[in-house]
Amino acid sequence: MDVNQSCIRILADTEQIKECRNKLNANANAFEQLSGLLALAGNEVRLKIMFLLEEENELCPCDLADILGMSIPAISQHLRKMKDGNVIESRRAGQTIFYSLKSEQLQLLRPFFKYIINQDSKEELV
Amino acid sequence: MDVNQSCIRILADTEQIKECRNKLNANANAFEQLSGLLALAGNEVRLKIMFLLEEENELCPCDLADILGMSIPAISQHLRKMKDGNVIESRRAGQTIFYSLKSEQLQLLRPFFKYIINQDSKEELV
DNA sequence: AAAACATTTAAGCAATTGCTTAAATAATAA
DNA sequence: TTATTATTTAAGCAATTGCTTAAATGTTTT
Repeated sequence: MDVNQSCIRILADTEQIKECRNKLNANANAFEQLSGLLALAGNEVRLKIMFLLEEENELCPCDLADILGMSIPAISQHLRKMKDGNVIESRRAGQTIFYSLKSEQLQLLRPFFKYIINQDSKEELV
Repeated sequence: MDVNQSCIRILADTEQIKECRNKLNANANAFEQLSGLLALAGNEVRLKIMFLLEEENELCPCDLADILGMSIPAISQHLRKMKDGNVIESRRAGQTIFYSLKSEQLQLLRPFFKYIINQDSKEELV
């Protein structure tokens, strides 16, 4: 970052800026964790998968591929990201693997599902 | 997508799959809108900017660059994305431009800010 | 009008993302 | 044990992201 192209701002409130920096530092871990989760949910395919898992309790990669009209490897790779991000977990039943949402993240995810359902009923009125 | 490598699944619940497809179709707009917003918030820098705007009401690109230790063009580009995404708005005061959160999206964003603050107090106990 | 300041825009580029296809694992059935 | 089914992994690639630097646009001050 080139200091020469920074603004000088006689009006800058240096105290405010210091406080803001402190707030960010105090919550550094939260920002990292939360932005990670939101980045996962920020992909439309993954958001749909999360929604479907909430609705159906558990689904296998095969069903998800079928529902979403996508290839199985594509789905599998999304599932792995969500598993790595601690959003979902899996259980094996024969050769089928069922994925479900982890309860840990549900508190943050529920408002999304609510929004999706509400948004729908709003549009019906238009 | 190659049909040959799809699974056959005698166990597949075709009725369930149909219903799932319907649910996705009924909420197609919501998924697109919401995933767009979450993709914006899924970037750590932008999440911090949103948090700061909530806390301080409004800030200029110059302050944000200072607080976050980033270049002004980098901040400006993030702000533009958020403005395009209808997350923030701006007002001009002389040559300074102040950005603030749009109230529209606050309902969805507030749980994030709550999470950030709560997460912090949790860590203090460890 | 010219200089200074705040911001935006544009071009360039390394890193990441999300798919594809093909091959590898793993479990069941013949 | 061989074939079939379900899933994962790996390699490759086009598209996107997020920064950098340099130039352009607006606004204020002199």
